[in-house]
Amino acid sequence: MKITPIRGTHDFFGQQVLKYRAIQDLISHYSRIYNFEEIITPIFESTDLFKKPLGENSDVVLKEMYTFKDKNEDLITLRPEYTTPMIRAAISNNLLEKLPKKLYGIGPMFRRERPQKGRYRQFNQINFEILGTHDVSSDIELIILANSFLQNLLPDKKINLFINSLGDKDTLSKFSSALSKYFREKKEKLSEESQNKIISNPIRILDSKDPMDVEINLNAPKISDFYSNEANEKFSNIQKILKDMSIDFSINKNLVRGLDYYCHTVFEFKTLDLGSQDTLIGGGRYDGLTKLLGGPDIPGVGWAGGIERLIMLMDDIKSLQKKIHLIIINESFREYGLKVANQLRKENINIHFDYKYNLKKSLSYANQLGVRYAIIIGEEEVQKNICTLKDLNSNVQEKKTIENIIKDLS
RNA sequence: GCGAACGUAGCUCAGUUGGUUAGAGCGCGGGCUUGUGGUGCCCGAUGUCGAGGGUUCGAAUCCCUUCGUUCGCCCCA
Repeated sequence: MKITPIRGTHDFFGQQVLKYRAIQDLISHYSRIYNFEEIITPIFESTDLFKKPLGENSDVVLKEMYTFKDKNEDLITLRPEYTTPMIRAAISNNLLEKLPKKLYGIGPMFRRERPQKGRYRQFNQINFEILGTHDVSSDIELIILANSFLQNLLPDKKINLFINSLGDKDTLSKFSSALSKYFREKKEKLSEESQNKIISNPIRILDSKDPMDVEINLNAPKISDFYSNEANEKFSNIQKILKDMSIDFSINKNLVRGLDYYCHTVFEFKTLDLGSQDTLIGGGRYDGLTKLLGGPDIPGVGWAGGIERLIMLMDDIKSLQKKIHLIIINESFREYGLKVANQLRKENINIHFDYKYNLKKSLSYANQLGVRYAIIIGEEEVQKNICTLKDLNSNVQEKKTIENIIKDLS
């Protein structure tokens, strides 16, 4: 029998769970103050849902999807990203009547890649999406939301924001053919990977790390030369407002992102602390996507954040809750001890009832757990209907009635 | 999917040119102390040397395969 988890998957326990919950809490806080509504969708969907939107030639579709045949021969895929399923759900449930629609979701995604630090086959993502507006305020609000969330969660970490604009669909197709033409002339000098992309996906050559490619990219056509007036205005608006709001960013004109549906604004928040899997949050605008999925022709913008990567950057969480270790000196006082525990729990006090009935071992155990207080119950306590309350930090202990203990601790 | 490194006790790691019964520290269990923990002292157990196969009189050590982790590429969160 296989007793290890599947490659690229992990169990969460201890600190990881505390951190995961802390992220969830913070996300739910931001969703409230930015007025986003949560949506929970199935983790598998029809394979067709992903193929077109992500791009038939994108790596995600080509080699990273977990796809299998259902018993009735339908092709099913474990969701590799959340934007597409969220929009599908919005369309399926007629949620796009009143616009804009602001949705967020948290949950597992699946991609069959080679596992690495910060890259797993099942990983958890946070997604925020705004459907139904072209207004740059929505792009900016999402960037500010991501920025505040990261600063709140990771105040001591250096995180860089990169932005770019891909222009509108027209920009993109003109730019794409200009790039193809340029790269065809330099074909021999390009890396093998990049040569394969000249026709299928020339834009992706721009973010190659190969030194020769980087050099060739220096003189490649610039996307900004292909912006429409509208796209240009949008992009400079965003930059101006981010500057006015003192949000640091840099423009990275090679930032193109891997999923086909992006246009106009794209952005990434990156860290220097995770090696090569350094994107914490990535997103952008996807104006044609909802229509492509069979919904109304409305624009959209959103981002996704990787929870595992955030967890790796977080400091350990210390519990602030007052805990009491309840120790019964021997089993004959069990009944009294359980009654005391019950009374204290009614006051919402966290009681760890110790089953060892051995004072020394129990105190040692309490100490290891880092518990502050212990209640000790033996013959004298039972006879006088009291408890001994011991502060394990100060080593001070006192005999008290249960009522006084409740007063002391609340 | 490609390239590379690594895998020894719960954890961090030693382990010589292949040699007999595989080690240390931390942690764990017991005792010094039968109603008092953290420090100290004494004692004890750590184990499929990732797994499988091969070479050899003999393998943790050499070879092959495989699984896993890490790093880079790729990709992305």
